[in-house]
Formats: sequence, C-alpha cells, structure tokens
Amino acid sequence: MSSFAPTEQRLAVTCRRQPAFPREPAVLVRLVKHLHKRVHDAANATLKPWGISHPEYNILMMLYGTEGYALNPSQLAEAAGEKSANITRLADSLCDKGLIERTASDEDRRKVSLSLSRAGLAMIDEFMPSVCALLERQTAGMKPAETAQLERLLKKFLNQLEQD
Amino acid sequence: MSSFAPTEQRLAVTCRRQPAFPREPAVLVRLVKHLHKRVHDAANATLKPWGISHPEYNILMMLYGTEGYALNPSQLAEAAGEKSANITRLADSLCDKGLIERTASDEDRRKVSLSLSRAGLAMIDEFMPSVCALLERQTAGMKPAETAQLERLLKKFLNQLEQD
DNA sequence: TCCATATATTTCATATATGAAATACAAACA
DNA sequence: TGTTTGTATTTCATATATGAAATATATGGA
Repeated sequence: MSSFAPTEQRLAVTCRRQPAFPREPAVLVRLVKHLHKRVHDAANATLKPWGISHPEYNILMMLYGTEGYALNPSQLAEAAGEKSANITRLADSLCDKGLIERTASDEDRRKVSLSLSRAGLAMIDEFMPSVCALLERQTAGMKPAETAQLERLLKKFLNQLEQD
Repeated sequence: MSSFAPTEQRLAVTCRRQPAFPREPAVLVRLVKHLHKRVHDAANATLKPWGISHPEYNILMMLYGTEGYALNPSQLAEAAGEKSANITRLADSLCDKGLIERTASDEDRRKVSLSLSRAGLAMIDEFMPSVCALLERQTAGMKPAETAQLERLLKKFLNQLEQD
C-alpha cells in the first residue's frame, strides 16, 4: 500500500466538505510534493559519501551539462531552480571544497563565472555510477512508453504552471 | 518556450559525456523539482493575504480532510510529508495564530492531538475560493483524460520510489 | 562627461527544515 | 513492584532557503 493512500482519503473528505474543491489538480499537486520529497531524500542519501547535498549536486551537473563547463550565477539560478542568494551560498560551499572556481568576467565585470574544477570533474566521474544506479532504480518499474508519456504530461503541466 | 528547455539541453550534453547516464529518469526527476518549486511558490503567494505558508496550509488541510478534524503529530508528519521536528514548529505557529488546538490524549498520554479550531475552520472557508481558483488554473490547459493519466503515472512513479 | 536607470551579485536578517539527543509516558515482563 | 524496552513528542544545534537592501558595474541618453 502506498504512503499516498491516506492523503488521497483526506482529499475525498475535503471534496465532500467543499463541493467546489477540484480534486484532480489537488491530487496532482500533492503527488508532486510527495515525489519531490522522496527524490530529494534519496539523492541526499546517495551523495552523502561524497559530502555534497542534492542542491550542490544539481549545481555541479548544470555546469557539467554546459559546453565549457561554466555558467553565471543567474543562469545557474534559473537552471537549478534556486534563488540567486542561495546560489551564492552553494557556490561558496563548492568553492571551499575545491569543486568549482569563481572568476570575474572580463567583458562584463558585473558578471561572475562559475566553472567546474578538475577536482569537480573527477568527483562527478566518481559518483556517476551510484547516481546512474539510483536513477535506473527509480524508474525500474515503468515501461519506456510510460516514462515517455509521463515526461510529456509533466511538461504540459509545467507549461501550464508557468502561465501565471 | 518553457523554462525547462535549457535544463533539457544540459541533460543532452550530459548524456553525450556520460553514456551510462539514463536520460529518462533524470528528466523526470528534474521535472518534479521544477514543478514542486512552481507549486510551492504559487501556493505561498496565494496564501500570503491570510498570513500562512504553504506547509501551514497543508497542515490545516490534512486536519480538515480528517473525520473529527484531528490528528497526532506523527500522523500529520506522514500525511504532510514533514519531519516530526518540523511538525512541532508548524503546530506551534498555528497554535499561536489560534488556528489549531493542542490537547493531550487521555488514552495514551505520550500522544498529542492537534485539532482545527473554530477560527481555523473559518479561515479555510475564507481562503477556499482563492485556493480553488489557483488549483483550477494550474490544470486549465489539460483535458480530464490527461490529468487522469498523469495521476495514474505519478502514482506508479511514487510507488517505485517507495520501493527502496 | 555626468546622470539616471538597469542588471548582476552579494550581504544580511530572518524564516524554514533537519538530525540527534532529551523527555515523557506506555507496555511487557521478571 | 521494579526494570527494561519501545513509542511519541519536543528541544536544540545546525543546515538550508528566502526577501530585501546593499554593492558594483554597465548602458543609454542629456
């Protein structure tokens, strides 16, 4: 039995008490919250041996996924879904650990460039097997057609949320 | 263009650099993160006029969705997806605002009962129109068959995440 | 050039969340 | 009864995240 069942039961009660309450969006929103928590906790547990958190991992991987391995704090904030103030703190922490480097931009000196260091690249290579294994496990029960369909629908949902 | 496009582009680069990196679970995980952020921010903005946060709203609604309008902190932690230490803090805050009441259980005095107060119920009735409108907007672009399909697939995904 | 306005980033105060230890009571049983 | 073990909740130190103000630089006219 899924941990979500009691939540669903409570939604049913709520719908009975508030006839205008729309069940479908509410159930989707609560599923997203539960999923996020699971994903976040599992990622933190997997990354613990390397001494980095899930948000720090996201920063590293955004840089890794960029030609040149470098981004500005503002691009990083957008990509990683963090506020810029938070990027400063995460970047500080990753700099302290020697995983990224902070350099001033020449063309526009308001800008800062955050780039993966040699050590950062090496760490990614190190934790990659564990991360891949985690990701594989997380969709192990689903058929490729299902994950593809889920991706399509989540994108549609996200687009809708971005309308506001 | 969705804010997700650059993230997707970075995943493509990552897959090229790490052939073992499984794109599909990774894209799903990142979509969940983006969705969660949007949902959380939109809820906070909608609830601001009532002086409560999204996590506080969740606590109130979990109680509202329960016969008798009362739960223990541990049940609430499970239902709302918060750690018990966090429930204490949120409950303190809601008590201070007079929206819930904390009473000791008679049968088992290790337990505490958190119940909606009259004022809490009244506040729910007040913000309900705004919350319903928000929820409606959030799925406005999707057909009922699509949201139903999305719900089904998200539950399957969540079940899989709970296997570990 | 000088000024006004805009953008990028950081700082700081505060809010929010977590793990681990502490507390309080319950239940089982010698 | 007294002791042990287990469960529910809270406390506390610390980690994490946010908004708003501060800082620094850029850009586009007057």
